[in-house]
Amino acid sequence: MALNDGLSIGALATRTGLAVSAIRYYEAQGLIKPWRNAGGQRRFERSDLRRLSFVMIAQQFGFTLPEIRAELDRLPGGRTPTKADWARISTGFRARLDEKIETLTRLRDNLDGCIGCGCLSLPTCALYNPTDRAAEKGAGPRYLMGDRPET
Amino acid sequence: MALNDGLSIGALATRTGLAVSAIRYYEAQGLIKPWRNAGGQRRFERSDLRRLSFVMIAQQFGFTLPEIRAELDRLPGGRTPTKADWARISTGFRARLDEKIETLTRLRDNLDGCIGCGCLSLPTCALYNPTDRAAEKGAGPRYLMGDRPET
DNA sequence: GTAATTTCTAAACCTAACTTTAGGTCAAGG
DNA sequence: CCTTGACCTAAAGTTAGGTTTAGAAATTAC
Repeated sequence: MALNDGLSIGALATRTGLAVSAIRYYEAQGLIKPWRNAGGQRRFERSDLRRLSFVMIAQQFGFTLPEIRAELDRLPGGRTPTKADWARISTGFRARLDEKIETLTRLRDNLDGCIGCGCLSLPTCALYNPTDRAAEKGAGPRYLMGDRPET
Repeated sequence: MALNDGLSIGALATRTGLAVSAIRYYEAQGLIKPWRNAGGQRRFERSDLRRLSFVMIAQQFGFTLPEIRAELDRLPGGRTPTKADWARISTGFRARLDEKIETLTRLRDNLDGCIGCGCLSLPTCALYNPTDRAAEKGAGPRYLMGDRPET
């Protein structure tokens, strides 16, 4: 095996802890773009290790794969990303995280005065305030709370 | 219509903003237990409005339906829950929320020093610390990060 | 009393993020 | 050379949390 043949999907899986099937799925979603060797097998660059790590961390933070892809697409195309590139990505990312935390905290602070009181079933309750609704929607349910189609 | 016939599923839907189908689904998941009238239609108590509100709020906080059900099961069985009952539920709930917020905050604080540095791809990175892994798993993926079957 | 709403059930469909399966190919070791 | 393990693709299955559909029965409204 030559020096710069790249990593096999199995090697990447072992190093990241991801399942091989998950890595293939991420490729299908456009999160990584391996090349193929003569036999048609995927070969990855070492910088893909970092891409996948970023994906895993971002998922812990509750971001969806399309959102993560959007962040990754901001990395330079032609060359291997530098630390500075990653730091740039990290910044916008951190801002979105701050929002999430703030929303959760605000909701929590409302909770004490709300669940014990009589307002819980009212549409006027602070917890139903439209500005609070962006929180933690996650995957699955489509028409939750303020998120219905309407028109 | 008599005075205490209970609420129809449509009335409950209008008052909570939930879809009728969602309310039926919640019944199937054991979150509410309506009785049936002579014609076989569901009838709800007014306290079910509060139960459903609790469900909606808990979902915003990122709890799953089984988790929410577990909380609701702690309400008294024979009688209509009082404010004190709800306040009790709220307490354990708040503790779990505090954990979530703390985890997210800790992760965020690690992010700055981590994404820009060389550790991102290492299993020793603070973001991969097992104590941090409980955060934000959400629905869907089963074997994410520390969550694989192993044995 | 009849038409228009609601409601009923059961089953199929939906998205996200993967895994599993089936059937075949590639690569490395002895 | 041949076997074993890693890899390939395409398609179907899985979970959570619902929605949609279809056909029938109950209520309500006029």
